[in-house]
Amino acid sequence: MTDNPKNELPKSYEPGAIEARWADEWVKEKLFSVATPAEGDTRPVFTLLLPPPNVTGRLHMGHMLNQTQMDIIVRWHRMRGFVTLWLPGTDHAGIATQMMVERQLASEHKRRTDLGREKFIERVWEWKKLYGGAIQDQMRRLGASVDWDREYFTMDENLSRAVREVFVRLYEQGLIYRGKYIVNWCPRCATAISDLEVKHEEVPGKLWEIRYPVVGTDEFITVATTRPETMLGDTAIAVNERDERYTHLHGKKVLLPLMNREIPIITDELAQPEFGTGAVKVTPAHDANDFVAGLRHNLPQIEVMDEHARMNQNAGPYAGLKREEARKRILADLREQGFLTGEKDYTLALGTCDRCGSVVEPRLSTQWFIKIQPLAARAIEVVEKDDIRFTPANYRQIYLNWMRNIHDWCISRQLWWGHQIPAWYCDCGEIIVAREAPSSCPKCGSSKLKQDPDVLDTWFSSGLLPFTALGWPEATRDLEVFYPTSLLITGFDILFFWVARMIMLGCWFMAPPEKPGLPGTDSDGRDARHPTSIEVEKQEVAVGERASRPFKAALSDEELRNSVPFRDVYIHALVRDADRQKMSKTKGNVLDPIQVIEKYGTDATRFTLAAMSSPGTDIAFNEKRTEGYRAFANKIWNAARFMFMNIERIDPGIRPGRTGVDARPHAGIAGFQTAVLEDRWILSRFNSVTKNVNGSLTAYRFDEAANAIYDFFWGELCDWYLELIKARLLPESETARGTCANLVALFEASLRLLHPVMPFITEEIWHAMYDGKPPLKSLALAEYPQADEAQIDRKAEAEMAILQDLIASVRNLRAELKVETKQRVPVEIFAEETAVRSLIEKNAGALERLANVEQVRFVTEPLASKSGARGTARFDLRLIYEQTIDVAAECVRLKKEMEKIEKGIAGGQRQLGNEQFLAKAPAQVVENLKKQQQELAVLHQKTQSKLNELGCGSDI
RNA sequence: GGGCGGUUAGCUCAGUUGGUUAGAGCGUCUCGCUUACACCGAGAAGGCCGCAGGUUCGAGUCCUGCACUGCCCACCA
Repeated sequence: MTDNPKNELPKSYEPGAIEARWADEWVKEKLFSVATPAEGDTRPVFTLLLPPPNVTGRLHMGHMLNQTQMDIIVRWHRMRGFVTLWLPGTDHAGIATQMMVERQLASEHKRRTDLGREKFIERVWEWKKLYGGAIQDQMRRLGASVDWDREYFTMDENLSRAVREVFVRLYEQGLIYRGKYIVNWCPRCATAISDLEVKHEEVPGKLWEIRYPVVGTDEFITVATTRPETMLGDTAIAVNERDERYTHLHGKKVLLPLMNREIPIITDELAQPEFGTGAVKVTPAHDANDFVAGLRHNLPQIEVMDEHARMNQNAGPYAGLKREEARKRILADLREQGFLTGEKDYTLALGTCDRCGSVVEPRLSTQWFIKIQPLAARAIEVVEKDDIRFTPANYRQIYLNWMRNIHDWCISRQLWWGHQIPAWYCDCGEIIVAREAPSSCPKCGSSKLKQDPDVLDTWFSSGLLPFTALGWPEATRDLEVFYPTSLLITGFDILFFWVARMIMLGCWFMAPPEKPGLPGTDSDGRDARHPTSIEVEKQEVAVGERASRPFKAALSDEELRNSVPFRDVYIHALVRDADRQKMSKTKGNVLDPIQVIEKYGTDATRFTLAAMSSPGTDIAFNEKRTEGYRAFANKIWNAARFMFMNIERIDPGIRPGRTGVDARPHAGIAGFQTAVLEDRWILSRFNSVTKNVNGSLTAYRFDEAANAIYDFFWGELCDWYLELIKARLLPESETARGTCANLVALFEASLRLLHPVMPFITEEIWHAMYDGKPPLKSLALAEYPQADEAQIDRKAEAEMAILQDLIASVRNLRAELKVETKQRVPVEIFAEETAVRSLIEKNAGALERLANVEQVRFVTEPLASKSGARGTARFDLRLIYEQTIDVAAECVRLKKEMEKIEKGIAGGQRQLGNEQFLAKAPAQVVENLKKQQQELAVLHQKTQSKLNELGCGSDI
């Protein structure tokens, strides 16, 4: 399995081939496929649904961040013994996919209508077959440990059946209705889109004032508008009833300029006296507010544009013009005829299509809607009751605010790619909503039925995934075991699109089944913009037939808690480029994760994303960081090489599991020998770090976890521990054997600790440690380290700190005195405390080796500064070396130090002299301060005597 | 119009429930190929923690205001 026997590891780590090999191996071995636990299986379960990428999509940095975080959490759970299911899949992505195929057709100078619906859909399936696998291949390279055996596609037959089931049930519950309303319409895509798919953009525009002649008088009434072209469809002028300027005109009519149509002046709250002239034109067919006002006053709805936003035959002389052109011409004509009386600059929030960027047109059309209030009520309740928790917590409020102001959801799309709406129309006017195609009309018996040509919003089907991907509507064992899922990790950009919908639909369909006889929905769930107008309903759908399936209105706490689609939601940040710019194709600053991976390796890229995942801010992806983490991988690699070299040299028989050290994956580092200070210390550190890493992962603090491991491995294990034990490894002896065994045990445990973040390099080294005959198929199946409090040794850590301090002091002094690197220098040490002295004595070898000194001698008196000595509160030291003391420079240094010390003392004095502080501060804080003050006092005295000794004046 | 976040070393960012001397990586400077690693080692320089008030024995951390910046939401013509 390992290409490189451990004694031939190359000098630097080359991730490419190694990562590719393991990525394949994991998939081939079906390492992450999970069997559904049987009844009676008591293991804890962890379930995570992959936010399904678009089937034709390619991996971007956002995906990689998302998947890295998920994989870390998933591997961590798996290693802790959870039955862990990470469920992958892809989304058919209605508009997005259809657009791509249309673009391809366009290059052949064809349109989808040239092919016809059936051929076009065939074409999309072909496209899917051709390009649909890209993202899965890319995911494998990331090492995403998903269960590929359970992969789904949102248009799979079973998922499509579930979609129809949901639609029919909602319809039967009276929660889906069809009607003619104003919707957001994209003239390029020629389809309705939901509120969420409209992006508002502030752009400079104009506010025009147009005067309409009042019939039978010589008066005019002036209105303000940002969209003069819609005036062709005006069916009224509204003024506010309490606006006295217009009282005398109530009930009169105006003549619509250009069209010469008489329209009434009505009074309505739509007109606000404070704004503009206080009079407003009413165009029910082209504005959402006007639409509602129109219903109130029974106004005609005159559409003047077609589905592509061209003026239609109702637009008289302007018919056939594009809306922009029509606006120009209308303004010109109005001006010429004296109706245009004003033009002001005005900033407007222009709605544009999320997909294609076209300016969205409010358009009157017949669509299907979900009456959302009853679902939203439940979705609010579960979050209020903390049955679903958000991380970071501030998303809870954002979610609730949105959910409390939610509008009915327009779910029909005038597209071909997607789940076709399961409604059939009969010539007799009957509408049949059914799970499968009906053969004849139940009312008139006709067999000439036509299915609704529209498809459902993509988010309708993806909103169901937490339960449909587990087999719903069948009562599967999977549903029983894996639902509710444990966690959802996703970006805030789809918080409303997807997360909110999953919560609504999950809580609706996974709650206990509806019971007959409970109240229906007719009294609640009204939407201001889509009023349940009786007139509209009568013409489209008969009320009585719909509410045949009442739902259970009130749920118990437990029923509610068990209905949620997931328990936790972790919202991650957006990945930006190194200059904090949003990555976009048009800006050309999109970083392709695969390219980054090829450059630095998957592990390094994953580590970068994890280390930068701190909550609250976006991630400015900086390749410099990745470069650094590639170096980290290389460091690990070389530490492993060091270990293997010693194993070979000392005892080729030493392997985990065969060493006397029990380093088998499930044994932890129980056999670790702790006779020597650095062993106790590193063991203590390992346990502290393990504790921190587990804690950080529990809180989804990927950055903390990654940094903790990094600092430990590099800063402590490599920089100190490995250096300290080198001396012990030198002679071939029992000591050397034991030391090597310790190293092996520690290394193995550290690999397990790091594995969720850097799965590839850890897997590679781990297998090499077992000579390709590991006790488990993969490190991914080994046990995750857990901290043992008993092994956290504060005394060892304190002693080690002194030793590190001492070594650093010598190094510092050497650098300052410019002692030749190779030259070993005798050193004199004064340590007042016997404990410190004996600690140094015991570790004199370490000092000599790491600081490159010799002949460590102890003296009984504090060392003179003139001799070039340095000191801390615990020790003085001096290098015996031909040295010229630059008295002036030393004085400057000492004075600077003195300043710091005095500042510290002054601050401490102030505090300790403050009775309030003594009374109110915790005892521990006071105690620490006192201790610190004692040390400062010692330092102060020492430094003062040095200053005196050198005769440093006060004026340096 | 409403809401949310950011502002800490040249750059990118950490900084736990307030605890006295604010950290890391990269970059910079000085040494060094010491038999794991130059993707390395050792050392150093570098911060009025956006501004102004307030609470507190004590504020980078809590409160208020302001400035700059980014984002989300919104049917006022």
